Amino acid sequence: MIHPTPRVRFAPSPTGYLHVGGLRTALYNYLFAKKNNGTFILRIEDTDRNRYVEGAVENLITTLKWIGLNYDEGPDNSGEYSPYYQSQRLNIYKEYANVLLTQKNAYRCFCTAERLTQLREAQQKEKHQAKYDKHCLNLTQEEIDNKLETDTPFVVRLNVPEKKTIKFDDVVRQHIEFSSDTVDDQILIKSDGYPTYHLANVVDDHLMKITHVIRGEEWLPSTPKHVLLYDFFGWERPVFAHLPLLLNPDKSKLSKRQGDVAVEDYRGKGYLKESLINFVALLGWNAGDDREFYYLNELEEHFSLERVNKSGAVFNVEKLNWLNFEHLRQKPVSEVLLMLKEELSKTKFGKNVYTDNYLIQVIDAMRERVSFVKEYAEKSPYFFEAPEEYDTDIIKKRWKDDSPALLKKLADNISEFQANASKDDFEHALHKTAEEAGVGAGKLIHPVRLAASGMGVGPGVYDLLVVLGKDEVVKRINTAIEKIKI
RNA sequence: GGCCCCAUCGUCUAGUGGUUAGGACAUAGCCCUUUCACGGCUGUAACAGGGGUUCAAAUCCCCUUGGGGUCACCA
Repeated sequence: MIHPTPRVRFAPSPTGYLHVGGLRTALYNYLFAKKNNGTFILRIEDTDRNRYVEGAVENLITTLKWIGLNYDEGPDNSGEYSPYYQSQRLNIYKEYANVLLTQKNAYRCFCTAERLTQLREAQQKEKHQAKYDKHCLNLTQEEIDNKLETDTPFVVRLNVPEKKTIKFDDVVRQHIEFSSDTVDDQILIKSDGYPTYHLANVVDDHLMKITHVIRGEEWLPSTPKHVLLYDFFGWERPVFAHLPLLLNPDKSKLSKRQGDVAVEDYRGKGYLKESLINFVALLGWNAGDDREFYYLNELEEHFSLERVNKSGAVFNVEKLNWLNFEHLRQKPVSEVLLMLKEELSKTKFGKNVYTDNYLIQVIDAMRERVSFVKEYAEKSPYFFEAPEEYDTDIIKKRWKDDSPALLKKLADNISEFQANASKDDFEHALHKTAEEAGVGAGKLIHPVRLAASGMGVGPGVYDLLVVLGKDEVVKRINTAIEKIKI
């Protein structure tokens, strides 16, 4: 047994931001750890110097923390197995590469880029898989020594045995077999001395006592290489679980070209962390029932690797939007209030001052009508500023010749109110006005909505009026009577 | 192209030999509401195809087809 309790890791390459596919992988690792009293580890796979991005790690950590996936061990909290940056573990990899070299399970390759390219092109012409021809495996010790003495650049390659069947088990896909003849002599140490992913991840997973490797399906074809390494070192293999891919609408692997893929993009658009987590959790996993609404702590309770699906899942923004709506409406007003204030400060209404009490009324009125906090300002700007103009279609439809006169009477009646008039007061006033004029309530309801909001849609008209308040309503009615011409 | 993985409504999925194939999002209609939403009800909509195994296959096996991933001194 590698470790008595599960130890899992999320091991991203710091390329700049957290990809939603990465989020799903991180989440499943996290959930598996939580469910099984295990340890969740963040390890930074930064062995490619060419892809170094300034601030990428910080950004990754910020996003992970924002969304609530806290790790037990990682770069910024000294764990037992530190360092958690692969770039800081270079001599460890070198040491283990030497073990393989001594065993003859790896060998130095001095081939030039040109030779490799030629080889590859020739193989492609034959319609075969590009594969190294083990040319340098046949170098004599003398030849090798000469090359080393003259500082000829070299890489270290995995010596994949011929005609062997490489077998391994996967929690998601059960049993998988590869013929070793289809496995390339993978480079383990690059000529710059840095390891490739394949060596580094195996060595680190072993050293960090990782019990379960939970990662994306794109790693499946290279897993035989990893399995070979475990076997060569004589190490116990972790349990593998290859997760189905997250897909674009056209079913290809989720990519930047077809929409947003960075978690921070979604955050920026106003998606709640709760809905992001909930949504992504359900892309490839379900508890076996009809439940679709979960909080993170509930997922921790219900998650199991065994119920992860095999096939890829399209990232369907429509459903994400629905979940955002559901999560937003579950939030206590106090929390929505905070978010609304934050949001308003970013709009043209930011300079205005609204009391908490007022904003709470706005929230109550709009609750069932918004999926995003920013929609409070977008869908009901009239709560934050009097309308500048009036929807022309609604004017055409609802503003009649008698509207100004009727509204004037309504405004007169409303003027009689106490300052703290209730919703019922507005309703009574409207019906009374209609009755006295001998018209239906609709002759007043629609024009007064238009006058007060400039729009034809919104909360119930009495909710709208009571939130705005007596004085403001009267003022807006008078303005509308002046401004609206048919 | 080689290798590997996958296959239930448009999408996410339930289903583990016997179901009128269920739910959710989306979509259409109706109800509620003199608005819009919410809510409620209803509808359209799926087992890729072909062979087996079996009294019985969405469920098990094989083939075909389709889709995807991967074949770097990237991860």
